[in-house]
Amino acid sequence: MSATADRRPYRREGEEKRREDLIAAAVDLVSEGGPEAATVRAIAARAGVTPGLIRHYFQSKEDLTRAAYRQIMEQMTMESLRALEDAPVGDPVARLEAFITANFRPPILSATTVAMWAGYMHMARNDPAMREIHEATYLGYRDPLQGLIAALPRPADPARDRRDAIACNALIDGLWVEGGSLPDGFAPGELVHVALTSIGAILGLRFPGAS
Amino acid sequence: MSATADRRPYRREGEEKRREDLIAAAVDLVSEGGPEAATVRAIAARAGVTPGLIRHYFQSKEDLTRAAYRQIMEQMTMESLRALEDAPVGDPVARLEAFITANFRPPILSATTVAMWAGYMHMARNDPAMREIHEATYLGYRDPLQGLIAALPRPADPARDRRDAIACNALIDGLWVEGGSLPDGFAPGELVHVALTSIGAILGLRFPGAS
DNA sequence: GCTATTATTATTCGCCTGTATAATTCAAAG
DNA sequence: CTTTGAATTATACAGGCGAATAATAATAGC
Repeated sequence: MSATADRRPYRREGEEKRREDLIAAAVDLVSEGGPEAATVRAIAARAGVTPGLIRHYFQSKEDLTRAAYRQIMEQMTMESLRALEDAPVGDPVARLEAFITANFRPPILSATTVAMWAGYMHMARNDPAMREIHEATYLGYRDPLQGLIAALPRPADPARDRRDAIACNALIDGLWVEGGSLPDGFAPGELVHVALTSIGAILGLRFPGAS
Repeated sequence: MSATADRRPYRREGEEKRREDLIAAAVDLVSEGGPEAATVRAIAARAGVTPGLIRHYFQSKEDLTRAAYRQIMEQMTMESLRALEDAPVGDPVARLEAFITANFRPPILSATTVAMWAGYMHMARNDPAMREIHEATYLGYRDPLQGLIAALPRPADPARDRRDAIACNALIDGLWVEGGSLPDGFAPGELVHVALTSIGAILGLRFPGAS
């Protein structure tokens, strides 16, 4: 007899799937409107659930934020490394070139990825957990890069390899940020060309792709 | 007879001074806690006024945010250019070196400046006014850099100068970001050394400071 | 088919946000 | 010394935030 307030019907899902969906929704929203757009309510709506569920799978919103940040960063590094799969195993120069060029095309280079990266960065200043993710991701990218540099046909010198990796990493990062934040500021292919010739100069070699 | 609710006493100030104070307060707060810490109430408290006054000098909080962003960016560029005043006029290599090294010591390189820069960057994505500031600041930094490169003793080639300026700018930016976001990740002087040797390699010259 | 579990929804709370408007008090002009 | 204007404060508002709690319904085990 009571006016049964009809409840929204729902399906139960595995913990794994729900966590993934919520993280994906948070990443989506941050990429669209920055960190302040990723509210608990917006994330839940995007994931197709109600806000309360977030606190059932994450201890707090900050907890979800950290998970989203980790996923974004790890995915970008993975994408760069995936470019190595198509590169010839025996040609260190070609492998390095493949790694470099991957950073200047989607999905790695895009206005949304750069905006996400910037949006989360300042959180690494005060939140130790975010800081740890930031550091781990930076090294998770630079270390493989240093490995590619060490494989080049030149006298072994770990100290030099480290400095070169820092420089190449910074150059790639800088061009990546500028390409993402000023999409109309560069001619097509200009950033890749600058990257290959500059890194070639730093390492004392010439990339075939730097026509 | 009425319980006169005593009002906070105050002094009238010139429009100029008040605007400056409010902008400075906003900059301070962003540098400490990111953009979300710079609320209307917090900014007013920091500036020693009441929240309502902000809307008397700025059309909206966004308006104040833009002014703060513009000030931060222009100040950093100015700081780099100021390093040229102490450099010998007739020595292009020394002038370029002075410009480069200025970016790797305070006040330009610091965790707060990098955090501020990142915190504001994503706003340039959706807000046209912020985007304009971002673009103007980027070119306001790169153009002088290109001028320093063009003054080097080598055959004139504007297209090459542009590419070199893009590369050097990106390298400086990347090292600056990494130094600011990973304060413990590099030995003292390491970033400057990497910057000078790498830029030297790109431009085909040797800086005296790159020991 | 019944029952226990728990994933999920619904509702509520206290706080903070930016903004609008009205009330005041400072300071200069006459 | 008075008057006038505007710089500044005070108060109120509507909405959004993250978090906590209670109610419910889907599902698995028996």
